[in-house]
Amino acid sequence: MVRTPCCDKTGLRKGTWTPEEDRKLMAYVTRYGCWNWRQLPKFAGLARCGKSCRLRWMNYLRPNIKRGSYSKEEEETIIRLHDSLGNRWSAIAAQLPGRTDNEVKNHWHTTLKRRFKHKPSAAAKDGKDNSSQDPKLRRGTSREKEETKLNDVDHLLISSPNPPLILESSLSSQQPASSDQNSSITTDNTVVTSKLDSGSDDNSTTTNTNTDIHTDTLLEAYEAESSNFWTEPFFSDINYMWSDVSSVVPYEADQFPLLDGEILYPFDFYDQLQGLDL
DNA sequence: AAAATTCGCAACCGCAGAGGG
DNA sequence: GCCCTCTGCGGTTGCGAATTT
Repeated sequence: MVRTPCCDKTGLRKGTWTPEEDRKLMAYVTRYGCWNWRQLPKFAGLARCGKSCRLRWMNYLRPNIKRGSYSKEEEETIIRLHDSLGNRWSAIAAQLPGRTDNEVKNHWHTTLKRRFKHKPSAAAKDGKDNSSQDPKLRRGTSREKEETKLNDVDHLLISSPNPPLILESSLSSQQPASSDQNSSITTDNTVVTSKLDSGSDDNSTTTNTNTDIHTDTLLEAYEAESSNFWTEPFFSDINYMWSDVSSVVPYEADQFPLLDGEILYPFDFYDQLQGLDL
């Protein structure tokens, strides 16, 4: 089997992402979700491979990413889980709301590992430290992965220190079934939104599905307005996008990424989009 | 103050699994 | 069952910042 190269060697950018690229990626994913990472950069106007876009979104741009130093509790969790799971970073990160596997992995290698160098982990002792095993044995089973996902959701809904969450399907899931490029809807499509009911500490949690009425209404209205909805995403409809969607997706300030060292609110983001030469 | 070294993190790479045709 | 595509994961690398010499 010949594996399709993940990057076309001609003309695709590599290396550090620019604020401009971040803006484009965030605009597109927020609007359409990640219906197909490989195709996404083309539509989003990015000279990146899909894999790179996915990584950037997952590790940096996604809402609810927690950045900054680790708390004692988080470090203890990492150590404890690494002890039992070994280098299964995604599983470990799933237990740390807001932390990514990459971040956890980096923190382990740069800080925690040397702190605990002298004592081998239980996982290593009983063979669970699969980093040193046959790559085929490294991954968890489907069942384990499913459990991990469930745990992840549990944490979003229950254990998060700031859990006023509505899990609201992004618009991507509404993409036409007729397109065979749209088959791979992933859990990443979920846009985690938070009620800006700042006056209340009692943040009731609701999970909306793809049939979310508000989203449907939005889309119907939008599709009626733009006949090029699916083929010319993002270019023609910025006003619609934020005037309606920003009211539905009111990110908490600390859930939005930093841009040029400053928090980028949806409204600022919209302003910046207006200035883009797309 | 400049050079060398270390550190932390973002990003890349290659592989495996899942799923569709 | 095979082929192919896509996603997700873990290991690794490279670069810029911070620290030391």
